[in-house]
Order: sequence, then structure tokens, then C-alpha cells
Amino acid sequence: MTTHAPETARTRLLDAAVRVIREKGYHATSVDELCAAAGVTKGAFFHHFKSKEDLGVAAADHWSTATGGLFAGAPYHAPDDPFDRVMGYLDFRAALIRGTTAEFTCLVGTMAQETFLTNPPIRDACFDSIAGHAETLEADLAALIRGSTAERITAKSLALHTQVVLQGAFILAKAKDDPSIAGDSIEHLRRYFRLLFDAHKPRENTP
Amino acid sequence: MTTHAPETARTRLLDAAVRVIREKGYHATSVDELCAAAGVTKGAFFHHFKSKEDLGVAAADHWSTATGGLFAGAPYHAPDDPFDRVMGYLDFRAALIRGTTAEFTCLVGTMAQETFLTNPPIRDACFDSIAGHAETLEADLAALIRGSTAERITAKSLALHTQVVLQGAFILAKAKDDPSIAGDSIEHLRRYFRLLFDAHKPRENTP
DNA sequence: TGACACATACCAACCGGTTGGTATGTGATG
DNA sequence: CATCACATACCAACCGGTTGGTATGTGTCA
Repeated sequence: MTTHAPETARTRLLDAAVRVIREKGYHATSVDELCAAAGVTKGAFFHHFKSKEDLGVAAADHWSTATGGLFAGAPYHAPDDPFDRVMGYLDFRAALIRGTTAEFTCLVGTMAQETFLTNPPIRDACFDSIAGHAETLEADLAALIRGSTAERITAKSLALHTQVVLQGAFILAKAKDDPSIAGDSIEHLRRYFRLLFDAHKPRENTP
Repeated sequence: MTTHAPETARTRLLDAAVRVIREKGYHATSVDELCAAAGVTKGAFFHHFKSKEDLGVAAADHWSTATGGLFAGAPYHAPDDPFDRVMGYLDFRAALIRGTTAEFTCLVGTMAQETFLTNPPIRDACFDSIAGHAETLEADLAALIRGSTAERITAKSLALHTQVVLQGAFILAKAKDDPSIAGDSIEHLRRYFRLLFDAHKPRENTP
């Protein structure tokens, strides 16, 4: 599916939307501003998107595609043990926290909060993005839950909880203007997983 | 400094701001809309607040005061055991999740995300509100950490993590348009606390 | 091959309505 | 009569969206 990106006005607008909306939010970003950031005119904008809301939905989908590729190609899938894969995922998320706050936080978490009542189509696209990403964790989490003492937990619930922690961590990082607070919460989530799933394993032993 | 709360245009505007901004967000809410919701004129608005940003800061402070009273007067402080008080706090938070999403979510979490780059004064007021609330948990958490196997955790970090989970839960609840997802994450946080602090106590409950 | 019909991609100028904010009153209270 | 608390009237800038238009394909059929 990796066709060559034709660097058209549409993709330039979507890339600009991800960048600017993560900085300023959806409602604080004007169409004119987006056009200036993308280096296109307003006519081009409304040629490709029938409204600003339509662009919001497309930006959420664009985000899903981009992040989907990033996580699918990440090295944390390599280990044989699902526990190591899940911990590797959290390591990977922690390693992504660098640069300015706007650079590492989540577009769809930001937009969902702003649009949940004003623009339901955008909200739905945002939830699809978050839930779709959470689903990539479910198989490993299900394997961990099986054969642990925590069999009443569902993999889906736990996968969504990881996203809850990440989204909440981004909010606090923005509010405090300090990325380190996000790493702290990921560490708490790592500890939760260790307490849930690592107790039964003799990890010091070598086979 | 107003000890008594006269039903003045200022308080009506602040109450309206909490209500409307939780629904639509800060940037999507106009001054005219706020005035209409409060039943006052624009002249009254700019008599009490020198700008919309100034109202945002005042609304965050207003929120801190209102929620501060709510939590200070809540019954979860009664138990002698700090573990029971912390779990009571989470029960209380879970019980507050009812009605529409806009009714139970957090004003300052919403505003912080929107204003962290565009309106730093609002962002700072929002973080003060969250951090101030988190501090009310620190003494009990410090008591739990003392005399547990988790002595490397700081009470401050754990208190902020509770707010991370709650803020993240609100985002997912908005995105999914389903409050129950927030309760699920609070349950995960309860389980984390049980695993961390309840092991030494004779409790029959397993995860 | 060339000419016609049509589609896509984009542009500059413009529109009516809304925005945050201001300037100037006015009635009540002390 | 001075101050406060609010109301009325208004503004320039900006908002999302539309307009009429151009330049460049692209498929079709004689």
C-alpha cells in the first residue's frame, strides 16, 4: 500500500494539520493558518476538503496511518515472550517522549477532547485511531492474562487502560510544561504490569 | 477576598464558563456565548475580566475552589487506615462519573490541553489546580509507601499518577462517548494500589 | 494524429457573519 | 456627588466558506 506520495496539496495540508493542530488545538487553528503552513491557497484547501471538519476527520485518519506504520515497524515485536513485547512497547512509548511537548503528544487525543460535542465526526475518527492502536496490544495482553492470577481482566480493557495512561500523561506534561511527568506515569504502568504478570515467572533463572 | 458569595455577574459568568467550556472547550466558546449563558451583557463581562484569557484563569481558580470544597467535605476521609482512605477516594471519583460526559469531566484538564501553547497563564492555572488537588492525596500515599515494599516510589509521583489516570480516562470517555470506560481505568488504578500496598494485609481479594 | 469533451488541481479575490475588545452611557448605592 | 456595577452601541480584524477563473491532464473517436 506504500504508493509513492505525490507531494500534493492534500498531503501537505494533512502534514501541516498534524503539526499545527498538535500545537494550537483544532478550534484555535484557522483554515488560513493551515494554508499558510502548507504553502497552499485557500482554494486548494476547499478543493480537497469540503469543510474544516472534513479536514479534521482526514487528519485523524492520516495520523492513524502514520503512527500505525511507526509502531508496526518498531523493534519491540521481536522478543518471543509476550511479557517482553509489552514491556518493550512501553519502553518504546517512553523513548518517543523527547523534544517539545507538541512534538510527542497525540493528535487524536487533543482533537477528541475539543470536538467530542462540537464535531462528532472528528471525535469518532479520533476514537477509532486510539482504539485501533490499542487493539495492536490485545493479543500479547491476552496471552499474559491467560495463565496469570488476573484472569478476570480483559485484554481489551487493559489495552485501553494503557492508552488512558498515555493520554493522561500527555495532559499533565502539557499542563506542567514538563515531559518528565509523562515518563513517570509510564513507569507506574510498567510497575502495574510487572505486579500483574511478572510474579509467577522465575526471571532470574537461566534455562 | 469575597467571603460571602453575592449572586453577582462575575460569579454567574464563572459558573457559566465552567459549564460551557466543559462542553465546547475554551477556544470554541465565545465571549458572547458566555454572556448569553450567564444572562449578562458584554459590558458586564469586560467590567469583571480584562480579557477572555483573564476569564480562563479565573475559571480555573473558580474550579479549584469549588472542587476543593467538594473533596474536602467528602466522606472518604473518615477511615483510620490510610489505605482505606485512598481506596475511598477512588470510590468517590468513580461515583462522580454519572450523567453526561461534560458533566463529570474536568474543566482544567480540558483547558490545559487547549491552552498549553496559546495561553500560558491559563495553562499554569490549570496545572496549579491539578497539582493542588493531587497534593491532598500525598500524606495518605506517603503513609502507605512507608512500611511497604515500594519505598522507591514517591508520594508526589503516585499522587500525580492518579490524576494522569483520571485525566486520561476522561479523554477516552469523551472520544468513545461512553462514561463506563472511565470507570474501567479507575478499577485498574485500584488494582495497582492493592498490588502495591495491600499485600501485607489479610485480604481475601485477589486481582 | 489531432481535436473535442470533460476532469482534476489549483488560485486570487471576495462575502456575510462572528470575533474579542472598546467607548460611552446610566441607574443604584453609599 | 462619586463610585461601582452594569448596559448599549459600536468597531476593526478575522472567521469559514464561495466565487469565477486558469492551467494541465486524460480518455475517446474520427
